This record gives sequence, structure tokens and C-alpha cells, in this order.
Amino acid sequence: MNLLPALEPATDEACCAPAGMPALGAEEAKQKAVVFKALADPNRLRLLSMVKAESSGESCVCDLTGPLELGQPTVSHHLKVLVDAGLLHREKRGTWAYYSLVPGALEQTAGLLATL
Amino acid sequence: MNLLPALEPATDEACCAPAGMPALGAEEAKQKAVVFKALADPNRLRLLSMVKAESSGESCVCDLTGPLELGQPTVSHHLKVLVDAGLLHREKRGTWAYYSLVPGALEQTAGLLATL
DNA sequence: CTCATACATTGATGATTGTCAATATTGGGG
DNA sequence: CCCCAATATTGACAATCATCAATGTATGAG
Repeated sequence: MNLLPALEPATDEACCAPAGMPALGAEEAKQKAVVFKALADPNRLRLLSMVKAESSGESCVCDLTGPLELGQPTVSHHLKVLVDAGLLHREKRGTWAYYSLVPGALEQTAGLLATL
Repeated sequence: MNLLPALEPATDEACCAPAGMPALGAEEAKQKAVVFKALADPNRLRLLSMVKAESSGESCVCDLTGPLELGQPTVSHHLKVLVDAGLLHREKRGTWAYYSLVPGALEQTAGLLATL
């Protein structure tokens, strides 16, 4: 009985293992990275935290601009990034714009980590 | 009987609510953003996925360079970012460097979202 | 000691991003 | 119709980042 092909299947060089396919496609990875890109800024994390902490469930820009030491256009820009990432929802009523967490969005994002 | 102070407590202007404090401190936010910054790149997500998919629990750089269409220095750089973020562990044995998931790191990161 | 291999580091470059000042837009009040 | 308040958009600029080519470092083989 030969004992040659016991350890390696057919690879000529060894190191650890063939490592298989990336397990996460390039397109899929780019998609998921968009959400984490939105979370990759301290001020955006604080915005999310403030919206989440609001008992009414929503906050207007005028309330979010103060606590952060940022100008109003910058806050608007960050909010847009969060909306584009699917984390916040925007509703305009009168002169004001109200932002609220998209239900389940944070949980779904947490799920992205589990299914890497 | 006056009916003035029925809706507002003492704020001179109204819109939604005083919004309280950021609920997430500036320093704390910066700290958490570091982890998400590390996740905010498609190729780093793929690297994590490949390391996680490895049955042995660890991968060497030589296995990770191929599937991604990146040069070896770039892969090394991405791995360093992931190590610095506390997501990957690096162990050098002989000529090879083996990367493995830090146990519980992904779960802990998911927890960051829950406690925003 | 010499050489080749596996990986890290450095320096440079183009692309992306966070921020602000200025301006535009939209809606309400007189 | 005109003005003001709240928000969004644009343009510009500095900073950060992803990538690569070149080089450095260490380890094992001969």
C-alpha cells in the first residue's frame, strides 16, 4: 500500500493550505464595505447614537448640530451618508427634517459580521 | 388659568426636543470608529472572510495574496490594519506569518452596534 | 558564508474623504 | 410678494488612504 498521497492532494508546494476561494465575492465585499464606511467616522457614530437615544425616535438637524462641534452643512453631509448606507431614514415635515433609525438596520449590520 | 407652559418646559425655541448629550462621547466614538475603519475596505473584508473560512483557523500571507488581486505589500498592509484594530492575531513561525481571527472579536464588534 | 524565500517597511502617487464658506432651496409668516 | 428660518448643495482645500515599486529583514537550505 502506497503512503504518498496521504497529506497533500496534488499541490507541489506546501505552507498551510490551498485556502480555497475568498468565501466573500469581490462585489459582495464592496457592498458590505459601504455600510462599514458609513460607520467609520466618529461623528457619524455620535449622530447615530444621538438619534437612537432620542425618546421620540427621531431628531431634527437643529438638535444634532449643537452637541457635535461641526457646522450645519457638515452634519447634513454626514446624515446623508448614513441615509445612503441604509442606516437612517429621513422625513421632511415643514421646514424641519427628521431623522430616525431604520428599524433593524443596526441588527442587520451586526449580522454582516457573523456571516463574513 | 394660564395655558402657556403646557407644551414646552422652559426652552425658548422648539423643534423636537433638547436632544440631551451625545450619548456617545467624542473619545469613545473615535475609539469605536477605528474598528469600523478597519472593516471599511472590501479587500480587508475578504481577508477576514478567508481567514475565517480556513479550517485550520489560520492562514499565511502566501495563501491570501493569490485570491485577491493585490500585491504582497498591499496585503501585508491590510493585515496590519486588521491586527491593529484587534481583529486579527499574527504569529510568526519560521519564514511564514500566520494570521488568525482574534476569538470573539467579531462578536464584540457586533456588540458595539447594539450599544451605540 | 551565500542564496533564495516569505514577509515587512518605506516612499511616492492618485483617489477618496471630512470640513467649511458660500450659495441655493424650500416652507411658513406677515 | 418679500423676508426669515431650516436644511441641502456646491466648490475648494487639507488630510487620509489604497496601492504599488523598491528595498529591507529575517529565516532556512546548501
